[in-house]
Amino acid sequence: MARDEFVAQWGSLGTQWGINRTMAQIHALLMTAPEPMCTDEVMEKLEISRGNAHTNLKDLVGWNLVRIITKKGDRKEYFEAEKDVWKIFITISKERKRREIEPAIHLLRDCADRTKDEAAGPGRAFHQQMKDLDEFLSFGVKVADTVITMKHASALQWAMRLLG
Amino acid sequence: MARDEFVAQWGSLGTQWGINRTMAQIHALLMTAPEPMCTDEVMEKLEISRGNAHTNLKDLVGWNLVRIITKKGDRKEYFEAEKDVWKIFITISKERKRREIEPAIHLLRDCADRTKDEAAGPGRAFHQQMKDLDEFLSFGVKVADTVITMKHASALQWAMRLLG
DNA sequence: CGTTATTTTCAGATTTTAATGAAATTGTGA
DNA sequence: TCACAATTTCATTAAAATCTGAAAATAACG
Repeated sequence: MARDEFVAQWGSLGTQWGINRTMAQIHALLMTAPEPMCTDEVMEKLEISRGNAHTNLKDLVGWNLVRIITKKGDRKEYFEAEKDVWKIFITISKERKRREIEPAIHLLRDCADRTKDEAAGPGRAFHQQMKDLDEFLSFGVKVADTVITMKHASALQWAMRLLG
Repeated sequence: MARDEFVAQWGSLGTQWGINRTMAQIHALLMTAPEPMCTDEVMEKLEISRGNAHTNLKDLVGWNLVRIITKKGDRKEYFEAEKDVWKIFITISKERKRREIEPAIHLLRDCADRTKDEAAGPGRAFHQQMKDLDEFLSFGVKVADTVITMKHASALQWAMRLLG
């Protein structure tokens, strides 16, 4: 079945992305699930332990890629992935900005600050390199923040203008 | 010293990016080195083995983030990192496209193809999801390809228009 | 309350990834 | 061709990440 293939392969691709295999597989599974799934269904489908399923489901919720659904008269939690591609993109961009880019900017600023008095000598070039990297990433964040708040159609229109 | 701090911390950040710590550290070291460095200098500075230094230096060369310099009358290889931020960005974008995005697109197309006859039933939504993801990533690649071939100034101008 | 379904945690086991160091290979100059 | 410097490989070891399974905690229901 194509869906099983997708789930398995998306998991492998995930590892190359620096995401753990199970988390990527669960994401793929939920993204292609017609209905929200509960922990036991995920466990069974992927043949993984409860602890593993639980941890990764909650991590996905932490990434805002998956939300918890409750059905009345049923005390289990069900999990549903965001399926809208633009929303997925926005979510991942926000999270990566927060987890990966902002800490880097802080480091760069700190290192630039610490060397700002070294007008001459080897520290000069280092200071400038830190500033250049900071400036670039900060500008990138600004662009990302703008795109993140755009509607899909507006972003598309903007990008289309670039493509000519 | 600020540079040592930068090298160490860039290494830690690297792991969150899915890059191995040593590779990120070597990259940070070379990016802030006033002169190209040889394997022994890298080994000594980071206190790592020859094999480790060698492997990661060559991986960085494979990423096109570092190039090999030879000095006449000296048979050692020296390593120099690209320092221009825009060029680093272009290089990383190209490599990530090739290593991470394109394989994903192939998977999505394959899965879409295999289910294109399922006009009704549960396969319908799956097929559409694969197509949506493919379309989005493919469009992203087009945009990236355009940006990648731009001069820094042009890209800046384009982005500035977005920011208003 | 007590019972039961469900979620959460976490110590230990397993798997994966990365690093070491020494041996093998390559290449240069005398 | 030989000696030597440097690079490369790779079996082994070490470290980090991930997974399991069962126990503990939580919370819904009568």
